[in-house]
Amino acid sequence: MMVVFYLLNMKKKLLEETPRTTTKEYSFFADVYDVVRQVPKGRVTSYGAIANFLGTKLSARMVGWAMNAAHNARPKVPAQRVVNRNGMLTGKHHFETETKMEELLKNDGIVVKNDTIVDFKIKFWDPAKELGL
DNA sequence: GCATTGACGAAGG
DNA sequence: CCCTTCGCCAATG
Repeated sequence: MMVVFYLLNMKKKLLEETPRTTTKEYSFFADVYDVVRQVPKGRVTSYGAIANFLGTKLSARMVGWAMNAAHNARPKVPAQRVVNRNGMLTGKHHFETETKMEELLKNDGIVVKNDTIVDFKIKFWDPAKELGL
């Protein structure tokens, strides 16, 4: 009984760590993580920009969903560098604490005011532009 | 199976 | 400007 319980938990954990779409052979999640890991310290990008870069321009929501599972991804994903198109920290509630995301950004050298990134346009890092198409 | 739900974003009023 | 609607699609009940 204990063994079964243990194995079920293990399977669940593995699935969380390596999420993948059911309809496509590649992992959309993994692609998202790879892009986010390219974001330089001190710069930020948006869900839509990542979606656009991956070719699924209209599926920014899926990027957000991917970030939801990013906690278990390795190597680590700097999730704090992904904000919405207006530079707002809409995902802050999904971090360990209410202020964690802002603290991480501050550590990156980014100024946050009213849950919004100061000079967002200057800090913005577009994968399609920086990594090429 | 079907309806609902999002860490989104564009478009229209 | 602010608000609503809609497209998007995996996950969940």
